[in-house]
Amino acid sequence: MSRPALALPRLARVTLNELAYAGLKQALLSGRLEPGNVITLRRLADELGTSMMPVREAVSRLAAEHALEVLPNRGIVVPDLDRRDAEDIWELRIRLEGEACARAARRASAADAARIAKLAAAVERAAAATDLHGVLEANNAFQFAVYQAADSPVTLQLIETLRMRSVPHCTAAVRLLIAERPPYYAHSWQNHAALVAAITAREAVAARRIKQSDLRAFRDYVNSIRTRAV
Amino acid sequence: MSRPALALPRLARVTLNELAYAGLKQALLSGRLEPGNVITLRRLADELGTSMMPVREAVSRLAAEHALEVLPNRGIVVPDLDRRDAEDIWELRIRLEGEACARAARRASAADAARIAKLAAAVERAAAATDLHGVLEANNAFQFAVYQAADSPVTLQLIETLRMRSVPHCTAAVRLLIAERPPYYAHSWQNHAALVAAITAREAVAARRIKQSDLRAFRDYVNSIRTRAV
DNA sequence: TATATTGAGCTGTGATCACAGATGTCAATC
DNA sequence: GATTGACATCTGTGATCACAGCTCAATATA
Repeated sequence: MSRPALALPRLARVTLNELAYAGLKQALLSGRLEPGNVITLRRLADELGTSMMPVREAVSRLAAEHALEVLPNRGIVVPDLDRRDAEDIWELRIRLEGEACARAARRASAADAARIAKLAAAVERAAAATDLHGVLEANNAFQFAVYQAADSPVTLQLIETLRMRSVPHCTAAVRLLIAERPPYYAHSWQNHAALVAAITAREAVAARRIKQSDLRAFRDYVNSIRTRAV
Repeated sequence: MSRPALALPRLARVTLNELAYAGLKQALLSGRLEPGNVITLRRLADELGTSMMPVREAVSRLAAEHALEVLPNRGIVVPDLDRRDAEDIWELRIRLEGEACARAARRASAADAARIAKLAAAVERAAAATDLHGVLEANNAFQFAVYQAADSPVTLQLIETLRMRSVPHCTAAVRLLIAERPPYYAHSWQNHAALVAAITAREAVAARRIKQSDLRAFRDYVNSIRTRAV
C-alpha cells in the first residue's frame, strides 16, 4: 500500500473532453448558442486550442441528451423544440423543478438560504443592465443553488438535461423581455423573492406552488412571443 | 434541386458509434452487465470488430449518464448505487413511470393495448423458464411498450436513463427472485395483468396507482435482499 | 516472513491522418 | 436567362499511433 492514504476520492484528472463538455453546456445554458446556430467540430477545436477528439466526444454526449444535433455532413446545430417536445419539457420542468423547490424548502440550511437570496439579487441587477447572457447565467446560478439545496443529485441531473434543451428555446423571448418589458418581468422578481422567503421559512408547499406558477407564467410568455414571431 | 424530394426525413446513416451505444444500453438493461463488472475499451472494440473510436464515444455517453464509470487507468465499470442515489432514483422512477402509465391509459389505442397484453404474457413465460436475461428483456419490452403508448418522448428518455442506472442495481435480486421465489413474483404478474386491464379500460388513476405500488413493492424486495446480502 | 521496490504490461486520452458523402459555386449547355 | 453538370471544399466518422499514468506481480531487501 504505497499510495498516500488520504488521496481517497482521487480527483480524476481534468480531461479536455470534460472541459469541452462544460464549455458547451455553459454556452447552451447562458443562451450563447441559439437554435439554428451551426457550429463545427474543427472550429470548436480551434477555439479550444485542441484537436477535434475531445470536442467530438463532448458533442456526442450533448447529442445523446438532444441538447445538440449532428447534421451528417453539414455541422452541428442547436435544435429547436417542436411543439410536442416543448410541451413535454415544460410539463416535466414544472413537475421536477417544483418538487425540487419543495425539497429545498425542507432541507436548506440557513447558510443555503442566505446564499440563495444573494444570488436572487444578482439576477435582478443583471436584468437592470439588460445583459442577456448575464441574466441567464445569474438566473442559472440562482436556480441551481436552490436545486442543489434540495440535495438530490439525480433530480439535479435531470433538471440540467431538461434546461439545456429548454433554455435555447426561450432565449429569444428572454432577450425581448429584458430589452422591452421591464414592467413585465418586475413581477417575476416578486416571485423570486417569494421563493426565497418560502425556502427560508421552510414552507415546502408554498415553495412548490410559487415555482410552478412562475414556470407556467414564463411558459405562457415564451409561447406568446413565439406565436407572434411566426 | 437535384435531391429526390421525398427523402425528407433522410435517415441518418447508422454509425458504429450508435451501434456500440445501443449494444451497451441493451446489455445494461438486460442485466448482462452487473455492478462491479470491469470492461475495457479494447475488449469491447474487439467484440464489435471495430477500432476503439466508436466504443469510446459510446462509453463516454453512458458515463455522462452515470450508467457507466470510467476508472482512470483501470477500465470501465458498472457503478453500483449508494443508498442516497438509490433512494433518489426509486423516488423518481415511481413518480415518472407512474405518470407515464396514467398517460398511457389515457392515450393508448386498442391496438396498443393488445400489443402490451401480449408482451406482458411473454414476461411470464420467460420467468417460468428461470431465464434471467430473458425476463429482464421481456420486462423491458413490456414496460417500454406502455411508456411508448404514453406518447411523451422526453419522459421516455428520462425513464430510460433512470432504468439504465436502476436495473444493474436490481439484477442480483431478480436472479434470486426468479430462481427461488416463484410464489413471490406470482403476485407481480397479477399487477401486470391489472395494469394491462387499467390501460385497456382507460382508467388513468388506477394505472398510476398500480404501477406505483408495484414499483414500491419491488423496491422493498430489492432492498431486503441487499441488506440481507451484506 | 513481512515489507519495499522495481518494471513490464496494461489503461484511457489525445493527435493525426484517410475517407466517403454532402454542399455550394461556377461554367457549360439548352 | 434558366437549368444542368462537375469539381473543389468542407463535413463528421473511423483507424492508427504515441504517450503518460496506474496496476499488479515478481523481485529484492531487512
